[in-house]
Amino acid sequence: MSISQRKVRVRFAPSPTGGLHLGGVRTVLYNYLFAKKNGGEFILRIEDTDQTRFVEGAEQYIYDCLAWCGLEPDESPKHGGNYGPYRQSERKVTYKKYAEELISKGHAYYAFDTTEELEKMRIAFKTESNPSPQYDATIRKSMKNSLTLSPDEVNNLLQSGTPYVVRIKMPENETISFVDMIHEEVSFDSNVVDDKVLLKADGMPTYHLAVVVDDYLMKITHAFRGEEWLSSAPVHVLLWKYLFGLDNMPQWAHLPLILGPSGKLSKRDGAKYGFPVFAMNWTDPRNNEFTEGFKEKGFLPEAFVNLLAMLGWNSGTEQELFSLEELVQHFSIERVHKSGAKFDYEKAKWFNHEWIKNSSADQLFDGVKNVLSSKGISQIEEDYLKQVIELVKERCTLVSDFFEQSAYFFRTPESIDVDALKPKWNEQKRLFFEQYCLHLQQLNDWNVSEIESTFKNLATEMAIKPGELQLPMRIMLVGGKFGPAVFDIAFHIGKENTINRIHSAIPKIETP
RNA sequence: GCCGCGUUGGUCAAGGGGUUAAGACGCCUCCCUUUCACGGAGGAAUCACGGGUUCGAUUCCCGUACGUGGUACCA
Repeated sequence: MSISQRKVRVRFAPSPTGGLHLGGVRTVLYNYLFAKKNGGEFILRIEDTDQTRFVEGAEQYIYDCLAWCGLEPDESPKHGGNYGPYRQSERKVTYKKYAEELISKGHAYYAFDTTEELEKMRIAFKTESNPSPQYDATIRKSMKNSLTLSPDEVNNLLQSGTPYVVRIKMPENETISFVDMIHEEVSFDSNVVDDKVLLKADGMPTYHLAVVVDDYLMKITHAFRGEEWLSSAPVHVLLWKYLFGLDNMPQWAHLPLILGPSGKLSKRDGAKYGFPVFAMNWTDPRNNEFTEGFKEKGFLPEAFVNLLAMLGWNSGTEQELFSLEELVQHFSIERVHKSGAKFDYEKAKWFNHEWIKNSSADQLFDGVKNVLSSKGISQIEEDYLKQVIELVKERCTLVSDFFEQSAYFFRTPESIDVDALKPKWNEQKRLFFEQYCLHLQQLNDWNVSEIESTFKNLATEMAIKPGELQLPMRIMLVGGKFGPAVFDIAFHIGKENTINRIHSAIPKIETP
């Protein structure tokens, strides 16, 4: 069956070496969207072939991030599936078999050069016009490999357990081209790509061999990856040609890079400009270096996914707010851009703000509750919190903003902005508030309109403009110049709190 | 250095041989609101440069510049 008729299968193939950054999550997203849009399957494969870079906990972290984003794979080491194992370290023998097949077909060879010898070569051949000499068609002739050594010598070395790698034998004077779903036709001159190592001395494959073999074995139909891979695509295309046939090669899509404010997106940039680059908090177990995540910063997963989707893709309409379901519906790889996009934290926050505003108190409840309890506000009544969320959500850009925007609903402000009050404060106003408290005390029915009309009537009676009294009252109740309508606040915090806060504020205003 | 990829306001971007070159974020002004937000109305700001092709190029072609990726027994 030709590849275009097969069921769509895509894969995200990270190496578990650290935090999952923006670009990684977006690659997952586009994979996921493409798979769901086409009724296909989304596979997570762990590319852990570099044992020196193994990081404890990194694999679990990837599952956690995907789960948070709502991008669950159909198959993975954790989720299982019919094409396992899904961890490349567990597929070692398979790769070796294909490496040998390549050698027997004359497309690869054994190389016995030591690291030191390679280094020597690079120094020896280094010139001003060629600062980084490659192990290529000319240089391989002067190296220690099965192309230069006699079959006997090679056998002896192999028999005696001499460490070796397998390298691809790049053809000379060929143009290697393929059609990328995003970049259209891309071509390379085979003379400028080197004899990449396919199988390392420890018996593990390099990425180049592993992707091709696994994509074939796992029946991948479309391969999405970051554009940083475009340069090595000719190696992969050749491997497909030599091993499984170009007809079976998945369609490639090299996704544009996500850049930081000063070019390449880095953790450093994140720290410098105050925004996260990882999906979730990540602490590197090797050095305890901590990097903040979008989740903990206060982003809603829906917003995170939404903003990532729009970085390099758009629907062609003016719609910017999309749920995951809507993205699945509207996504098309044809509308993915060719060029990289700079990540703009301001816009990211706007997406989050929009999602918070559009979410119900029920949806926001758990997140807000966590934020508050982490700040010492627990023992919250569910209905009360929900009412508060409704009242303040349009003022919150991040979920973490709910703390400062709503803390005063749960406890008396620790300090109040007396400086904003002092200049216009006078005897008459103090009298007003004392009277007002007395009136409030008498109120039988504690509701917004009673609280408000009592306030206004008394103000009129005392010939003070109500407006001049509202700000002081707000500051007494809230602590600062923010928050929803004052009388709503008074209503929610209750009669006793309202009166107490007013009473305790007056002396503070009057202390010089 | 070499190779690949790219280039519409500060950012994300629509568009594409003839347009007043959408929209969003951010910024500014005003309205609403005697708080902060939300909301509403406006405003400033763009086709990297140079050559072609064409009656006409932001759009097509070629260069240049710039950016970005690769140039590892890392992915």
